[in-house]
Amino acid sequence: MVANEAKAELAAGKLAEYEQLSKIYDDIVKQTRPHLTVEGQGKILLALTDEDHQSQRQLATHLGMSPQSTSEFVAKLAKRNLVTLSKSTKDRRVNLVSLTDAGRQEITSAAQEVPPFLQALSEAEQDQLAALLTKITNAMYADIDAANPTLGVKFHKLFAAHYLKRFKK
Amino acid sequence: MVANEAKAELAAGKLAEYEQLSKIYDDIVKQTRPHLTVEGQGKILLALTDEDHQSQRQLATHLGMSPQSTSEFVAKLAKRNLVTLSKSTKDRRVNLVSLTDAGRQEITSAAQEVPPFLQALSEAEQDQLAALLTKITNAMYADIDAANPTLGVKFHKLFAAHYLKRFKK
DNA sequence: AAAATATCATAAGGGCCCCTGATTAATATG
DNA sequence: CATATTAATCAGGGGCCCTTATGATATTTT
Repeated sequence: MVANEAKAELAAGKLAEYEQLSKIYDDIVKQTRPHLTVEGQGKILLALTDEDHQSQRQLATHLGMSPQSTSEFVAKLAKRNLVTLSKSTKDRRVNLVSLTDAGRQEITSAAQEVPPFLQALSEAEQDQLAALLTKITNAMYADIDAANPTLGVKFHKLFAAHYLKRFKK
Repeated sequence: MVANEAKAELAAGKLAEYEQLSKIYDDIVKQTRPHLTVEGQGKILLALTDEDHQSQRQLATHLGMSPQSTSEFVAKLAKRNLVTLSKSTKDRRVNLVSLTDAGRQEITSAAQEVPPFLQALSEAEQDQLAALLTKITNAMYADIDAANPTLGVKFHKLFAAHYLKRFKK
């Protein structure tokens, strides 16, 4: 095995280790805190952050999931009081999904959450890490876009809008 | 908000972005490839990597899960031909769980998998990333150990043994 | 007005991870 | 030998994500 392959493997292993470890970390160390995912209910919240008051149809097509799944997740979010449903006045078939204050709060607090272990890095190192990860995620976005433009572009926009919001203004 | 908080938040956001993005990446870009997790079946495989031929009882206590769950995951792994079950000769109640060649293969191939997006980094950057992640995971291990010594230590050993194996020899 | 279409909800199912409770089979203990 | 105790399994459940099939309601099209 050549040297640079070994470096890449080490980095890959560390990334995998971090990913898996963060699950244990969340389970054991931290109190239950809002945690956004790109699946299920989290996906819906993210999409609503991008654009509020969407119909379930819109959500389903934007997110590439079946309307039935969308319905299920929206119902769960409504039960958690993170979104509200309201019938459209123009078309009484459609159910507009809107974020509640609690829903917005859920998103922003998840975004502002800084896990304690990041304090192990100096400011300079945090900068380095962010820069490296940006390179990686950009490469991932490129690959995703190459494989499936619509979905990839959509998520790119969602994430960018979400995580970089406060740095733009 | 002070400057260093902003840096930490950016780094945290990038980490979260990477984590979520890697799910999409796996779904969309890559062919289904072996992927180890610290949950369910993956947990069992990892434990067997640490020490093969364990009884389900041992696995359950080592991994901190119920014997029933252990039984379920072992059965699934057996169905996938990644482990074999054999009754102990000394105590015919116990079912020794052993990795098959396919099981071992599953683990090593998952460990050697280098995702394409890592090629976006130079060798020096891969080194940097590995170093930063090592600091982070060490901090996580410390926190986990503080909260729950046995589990944390156990996983630490598992991961270390697993991901660093080839660099030790 | 009738037919086609669109939106949404419900039901059923499958996969994953996990649990508690009860049962069978084997071993250890009194 | 009778009675725990132990290993493992079965049964049932809960939560998550996600699917297809089906039906109800509302709107558009003809």
